[in-house]
Amino acid sequence: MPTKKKPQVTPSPERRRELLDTAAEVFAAQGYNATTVRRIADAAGMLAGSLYYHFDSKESMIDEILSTFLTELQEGYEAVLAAGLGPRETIEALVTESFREIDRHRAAVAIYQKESKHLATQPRFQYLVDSQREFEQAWLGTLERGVADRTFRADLDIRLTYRFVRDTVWVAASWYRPGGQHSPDEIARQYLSMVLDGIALDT
Amino acid sequence: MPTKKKPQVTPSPERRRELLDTAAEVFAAQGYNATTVRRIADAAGMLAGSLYYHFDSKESMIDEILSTFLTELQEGYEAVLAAGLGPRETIEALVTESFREIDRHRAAVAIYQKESKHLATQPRFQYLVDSQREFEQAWLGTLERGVADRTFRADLDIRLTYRFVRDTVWVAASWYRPGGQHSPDEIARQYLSMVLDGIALDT
Amino acid sequence: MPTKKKPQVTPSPERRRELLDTAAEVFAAQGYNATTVRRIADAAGMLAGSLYYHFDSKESMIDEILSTFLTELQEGYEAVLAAGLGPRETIEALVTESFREIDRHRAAVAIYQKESKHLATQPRFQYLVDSQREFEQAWLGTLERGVADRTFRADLDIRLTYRFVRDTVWVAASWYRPGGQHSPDEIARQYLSMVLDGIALDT
Amino acid sequence: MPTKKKPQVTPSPERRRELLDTAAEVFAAQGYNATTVRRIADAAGMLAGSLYYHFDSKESMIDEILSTFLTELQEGYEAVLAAGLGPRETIEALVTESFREIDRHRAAVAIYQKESKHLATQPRFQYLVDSQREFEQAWLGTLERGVADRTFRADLDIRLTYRFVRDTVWVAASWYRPGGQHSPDEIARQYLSMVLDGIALDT
DNA sequence: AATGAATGAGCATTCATTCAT
DNA sequence: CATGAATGAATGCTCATTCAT
Repeated sequence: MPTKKKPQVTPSPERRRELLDTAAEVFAAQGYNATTVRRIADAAGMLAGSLYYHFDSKESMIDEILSTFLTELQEGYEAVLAAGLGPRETIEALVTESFREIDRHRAAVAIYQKESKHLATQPRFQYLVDSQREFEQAWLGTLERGVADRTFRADLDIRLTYRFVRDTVWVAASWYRPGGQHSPDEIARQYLSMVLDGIALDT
Repeated sequence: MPTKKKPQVTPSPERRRELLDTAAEVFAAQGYNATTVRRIADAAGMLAGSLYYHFDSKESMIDEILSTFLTELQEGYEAVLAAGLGPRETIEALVTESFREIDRHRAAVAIYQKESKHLATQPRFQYLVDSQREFEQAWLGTLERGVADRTFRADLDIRLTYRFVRDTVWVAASWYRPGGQHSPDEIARQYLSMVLDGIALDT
Repeated sequence: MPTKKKPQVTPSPERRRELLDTAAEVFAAQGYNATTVRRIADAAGMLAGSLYYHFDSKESMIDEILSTFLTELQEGYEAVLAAGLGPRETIEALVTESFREIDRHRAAVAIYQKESKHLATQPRFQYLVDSQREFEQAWLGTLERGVADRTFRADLDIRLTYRFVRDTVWVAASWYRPGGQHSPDEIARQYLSMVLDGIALDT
Repeated sequence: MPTKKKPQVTPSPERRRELLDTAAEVFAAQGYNATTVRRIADAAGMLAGSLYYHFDSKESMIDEILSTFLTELQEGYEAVLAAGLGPRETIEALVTESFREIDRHRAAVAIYQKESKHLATQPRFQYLVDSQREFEQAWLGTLERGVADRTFRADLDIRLTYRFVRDTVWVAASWYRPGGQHSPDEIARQYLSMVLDGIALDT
């Protein structure tokens, strides 16, 4: 839980970030609809109306939270794809990057998981649909490449595999706590080991 | 499971079921908080107030939806565990049972995924916490047995593995559509193949 | 899937009328912007939220008040113009009709006077602009006919005359009280006498 | 005219005037209640809070706008009445003076027309009631003198006549634009011609 | 069983106003 | 003089819920 401080003078861009972090935390814990603006304001140590000095609306808060996160994620994925790795290494890098993103933006990821489907119907959040499509291409393309070069098994439904990998990664945001006993990289390593080689012992 | 004071005992249990199915569909599509009682009533072809002849409250609707589903799921899991199968076969049976449950109660599962964490804080929904614990024991116990008898790998964090497997299964409720191209058993088979043997091609 | 029938909310038109009359009175007395929805509800003997069972919004209230009034006025004017009277008799009939309208819809006319300019900028109230134009044509056309056939003086700016006649009639809604010492027809008679023949004694 | 407690005594009375003119323009265009302090500040090129260095409150702005205008109008009317003219010439002078006032203080007059009735209920704006009464006396007295000396017709209700003349003049502020095709004096001439001699052609 | 109408608490948002800098 | 940031009260509106019919 974020620091509660009394009415105080803080420089603007950081204050905005601070408030968004607070809001994200509450959105993630309570759900967007169930979160009242008063609750966010309470957590930020101000009155509900005061939030409107910084933001247009509750909606614009979640908008900024999600778009900031997605922009960063997109950059991360692009960097991975641009590295020219083989299919297995690309999957490894995408998974690792995703867990790092969860580590950095746990709240935003949780919000994304819970609310994006429902938000994506609104024109304002069209970018959710767009980035969804981009990510799908990144994962699916890599899997296909891997099937083609016999890195991955050919007998599995590739869309099913994609959903399996995607969801399991992101759903981790719902239980992950930064600073826990496993680092993001360690979680990624174990997850990859499981997904790539299975949990059954080779006999 | 709670009972209060109202007519609650509707002469026709089929009507009640019908209304709950309608409500579950809307809750799953829109989210519990974002769903208005009026919307459920619309979908059921009646006025908002009329729902209160059948149910105490909106909360009692989701309560009944979730508890009915969980009771059935519990029975299914217990039957599997009582069968005295080996660890690998138990995991296979649990996963298959879960996908069948998703097939039958898609809406309830989706609601459970999205809302249970947030509902579990209320005393009325204590049973969510309880069953969560039971399920965890079922999975964890089976995995531990499997590690002990060298069915499963010993080098993975077992709690992490449990979470991955659990999430992989349930998150499917968010995209699964009954009557689609894959039957629940077929999806289970592919999931198990991935989880047990991995997606990488053995070399 | 349950049967979907329209529950058809049949709002009692009399209650609706009653509430609109109440609202119109308050709007006229206080001004639209200065009137709170709570105040209308008070005057109607109910709570603010209850008004929304009958109306979509505060805006839809003033909308219905104004459009109802304008529809009736339009019909009145059309009947006058369809009667095929000479210019002087047409002006007399238009003025008389106007004062009768003020008698019947005092509040609506007062609201129209005070708020229409400002409301007309919104697309929803485009009809205010449209009817304004129609009325202008009715008055201006009649005046022009009268100038042409030497019923009216030719040395006056006809637009100025139009505004003079129009405004003076409608502004009467701000002081007119139904059931006062002058009937609408009597006021019309005196007003016409003044406008047509002037207040100066012929010498 | 009221004075309160604040800095209120701005070093530069010109800046104060400027700001009041800006405010008057916005009040006239948007209506007092619908005008936000922020909008005035925008138009003046400053932030909302900054206006409070110059003025106690939004109310004190409209107060100063109206009282300044009314003081000037009162002086104008008094000068006319002190000139010892006959009834017809007095009416002519009053009308002409009024249109000149509209030319100089269009915004203030428009505000006065739209808001004075509603403001007059507050003790702070008692002077609106007072001046209303004074103006009424000026017009009514002149009309009565004119009826007595057979300048004006005796068969018209004199209060009705007063209201018509008064409204005819002031309502012009709602459409008048300084620098338009008619000078204030020309408009006054035409208005007087209509009011005194009527628009009907003598036969 | 269902309707029509209302309640009342709560919500997001607006806005005049304050004040330290 | 003006700004940036906040306050606090009020506003239009929503919605779960009640209840007489």
